[in-house]
Amino acid sequence: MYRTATTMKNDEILRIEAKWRTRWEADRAAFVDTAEPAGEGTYLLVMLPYPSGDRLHVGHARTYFLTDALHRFLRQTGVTVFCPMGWDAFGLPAENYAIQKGIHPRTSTLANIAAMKEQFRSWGVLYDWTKEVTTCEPEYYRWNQWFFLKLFEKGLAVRKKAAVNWCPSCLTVLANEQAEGGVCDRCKTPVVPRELEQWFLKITDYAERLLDGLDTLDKWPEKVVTMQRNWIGKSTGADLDFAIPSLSASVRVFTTRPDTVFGATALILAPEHALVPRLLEGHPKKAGLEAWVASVRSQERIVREAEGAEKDGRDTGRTAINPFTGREVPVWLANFVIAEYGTGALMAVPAHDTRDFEFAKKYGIPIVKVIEPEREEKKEEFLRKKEGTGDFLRREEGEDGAVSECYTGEGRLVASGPFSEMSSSSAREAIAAEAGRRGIGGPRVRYRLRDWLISRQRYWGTPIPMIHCEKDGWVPVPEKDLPVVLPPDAPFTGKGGNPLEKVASFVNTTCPTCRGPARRETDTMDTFVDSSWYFLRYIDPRNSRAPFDPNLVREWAPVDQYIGGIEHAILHLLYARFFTRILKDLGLVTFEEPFSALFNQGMITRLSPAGRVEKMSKSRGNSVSLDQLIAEKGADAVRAFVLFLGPPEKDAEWSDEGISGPERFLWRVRGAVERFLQTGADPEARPAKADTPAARARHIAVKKVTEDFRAFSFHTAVAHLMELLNHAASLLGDAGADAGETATTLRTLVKLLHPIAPHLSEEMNERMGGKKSLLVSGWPEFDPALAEMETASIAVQISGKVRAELSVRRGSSEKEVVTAAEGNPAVARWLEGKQRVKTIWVQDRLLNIVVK
RNA sequence: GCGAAAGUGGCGGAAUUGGUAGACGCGCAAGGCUCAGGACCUUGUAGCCCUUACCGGCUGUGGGGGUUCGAGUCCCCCCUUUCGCACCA
Repeated sequence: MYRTATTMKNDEILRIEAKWRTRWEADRAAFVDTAEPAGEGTYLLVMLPYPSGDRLHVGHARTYFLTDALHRFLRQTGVTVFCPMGWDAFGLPAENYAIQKGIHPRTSTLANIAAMKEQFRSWGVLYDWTKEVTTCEPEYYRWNQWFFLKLFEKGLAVRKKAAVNWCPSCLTVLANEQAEGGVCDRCKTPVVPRELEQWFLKITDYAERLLDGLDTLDKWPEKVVTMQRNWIGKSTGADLDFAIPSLSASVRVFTTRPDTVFGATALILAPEHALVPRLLEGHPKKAGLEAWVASVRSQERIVREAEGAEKDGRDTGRTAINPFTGREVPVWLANFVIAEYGTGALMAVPAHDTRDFEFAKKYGIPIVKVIEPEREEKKEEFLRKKEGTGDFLRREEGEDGAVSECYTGEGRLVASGPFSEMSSSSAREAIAAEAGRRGIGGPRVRYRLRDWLISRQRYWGTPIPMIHCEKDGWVPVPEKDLPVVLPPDAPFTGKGGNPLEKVASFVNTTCPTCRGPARRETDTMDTFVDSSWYFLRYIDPRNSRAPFDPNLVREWAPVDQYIGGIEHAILHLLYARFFTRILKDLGLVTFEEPFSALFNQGMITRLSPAGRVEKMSKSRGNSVSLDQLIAEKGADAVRAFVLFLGPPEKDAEWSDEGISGPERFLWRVRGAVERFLQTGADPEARPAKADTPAARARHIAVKKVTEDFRAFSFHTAVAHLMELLNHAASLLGDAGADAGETATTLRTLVKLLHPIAPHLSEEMNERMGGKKSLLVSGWPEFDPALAEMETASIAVQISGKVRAELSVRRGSSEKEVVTAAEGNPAVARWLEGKQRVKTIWVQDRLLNIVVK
């Protein structure tokens, strides 16, 4: 059958790519592996991928193409680069797959890894596979267990009872970070609260250090830093105790506004508060109240925290004493009070807090004004503006015609006993200090961040190395007994909880302390533990005596450039920062911040069947098969197109037709080289003259492409490569052109192209007489003087309007250009009969003659 | 509601110490080569107007105002979109 030009072209491209893939594998030393740590170099890292059974599609490719382009560029410029790859191999999908299909998680995971590795191979991405890490292997996870023991020793791994997020679909608990917005991070099922005893890592002890470190991350996206800062959520204020005489007890509240305490007209507790059962004791409607408490407590978080959720409360009938006014205030329970924040109780100041105001209006709680804006005009201003200052004023007219106001700004205290007339800020300090003196609280800093819940009621994860003994309680597994190996067989029924519980040989053990019978912990660790330190294991992956050799780690870490998606802004990146601090405290590393620079690439989007432009994903039905595209057009074209799509930090919409541009470009590069070779000229020839327009175009291209790569501006790098090809093509079409210039332009083009299209560039390099891989052939240098046009194109404006362009020698003086401009008919026309007011001259760029 | 980023041809996007807006590519159009072409090559392509043609003119970077010889870029107000946070006391 007769072959079309298209299939011939594709066959040739695919032949070239296959050839180079083979070459790379045959000679890893020259093309792939990086040097051993040598004290200098760049540690380039991609976020650890999870080997799911699904093939990676176009939507996933950007991170890897981007990293590889950067990797190759740096290697070409002579930098030693460490760029490893491994697998986040534990995870829920593998276990669910086992339940559905009866295939063991380990079997499917290892098969997925092999498949994914093969995909990477077909993309031409370079990784140092000699440093591969697989987190589900005992050689790796034993160190998770080792770290856990160290944390336990230091009191940073604790077992405590708490209301936790339970995902009814995954049948496991989730860390707060994984239940953001009240839905499960993985399956989006609304989580429900559950009171359970679980293992936590005390990340809250590190809140201040995690916050401080954010200030040093100047090479992180501002957005991620802000998100982490909000997540840690530091607030400065005071703790205050409200006594409840009828119970001979007191309730501690936290407030950021102790200056408003004289306006606190109610004490409101979360339904989860420990004192609630005692408060309800003896209440005439106890049963009804208890039912209400139970219903609020079992509500899905997504419902309870929903926007505009109705404030719902109940009066306990008890009273507390405002410690500053000495007056009785009612004790309420309300759904909006969060048990885990602060003390799970708050003082309501309706006159100066919009939320309390709303609650007070609904339930008739008194509103007592204790802060007066500094000036009346200011108050009116707030009323008008209502925003922009952070202060706020709300004015409402009640049914009885009485006007009530809520002012949340700063001001001067009134009706506040000895504190009256003080400013908000000094009163805050004075009242907090007074509380401290009286032993009823005092100044206090609190964080929104909560401890990291790491227990998971699942099989496929790192066993938590703890043993429970009736006599000795929770006893850590002795270090010498590590790893606690996950038993190979477990019943994956999908019913009745964690399969590990049913493995008697695993569960039944002896207590390390008393040698009596004991039970092993069957919960496994959150997989984010695995990814919290993997970047250090890459450096020393086969160490069997320690998680890593601190000396080797000192050579490479911290990671110089980390690349990954924004979805890990607060999960993985916060945990990894926390772990690094622990490792520092253990004396294993010398730094606190694991990732010096972070880059978040944007998602690839595409129109989905639902008619919206959405993130490309298999489940949305808008994914494009990378395997198929590569089999058809070759990896280089796909790489070039994905990088050409747009600024890598922004989302980019996939277009099915768009790939033809980069595809044509690469084919034209090959065409230009072949055409040149057919002329019989020496491909290694040098230009006869240095200072020619062609040489200048070449130097400009080198300059721009180099700067683009350094700035992660891959899309403009491709554009500038296209321009350089157009120059080469016109040299080829010009019979009078210097063959040395043409050859040099082509060789330069091929070198610059390598980070984008490694296969084709290596082939073209070889065709042009290159003896070594482009990875070690050096990066073209440019002469800054030559990288400027010889002639300057001057825009001549008359009163700010461009009337002519003059091509003059670079460095021409104002006088020369003015004379030239006057001689230009297009300019002269506008000058005729006008009076010159002034002249603006920008060297080599512009001349503006202002007339009237 | 709060915070951040963004808004440029039919499309993706270039260009911001203020200095020739639309690089590069897609799409489209015309021509060439072809039995043919979803291949390849060449040329054109912001809009409007004038002109036989050449030359030329006006408008134009979400809207309105301002600073400046000159604004996509700086300042003020407004609109829209996306993202993040959101009863955190």
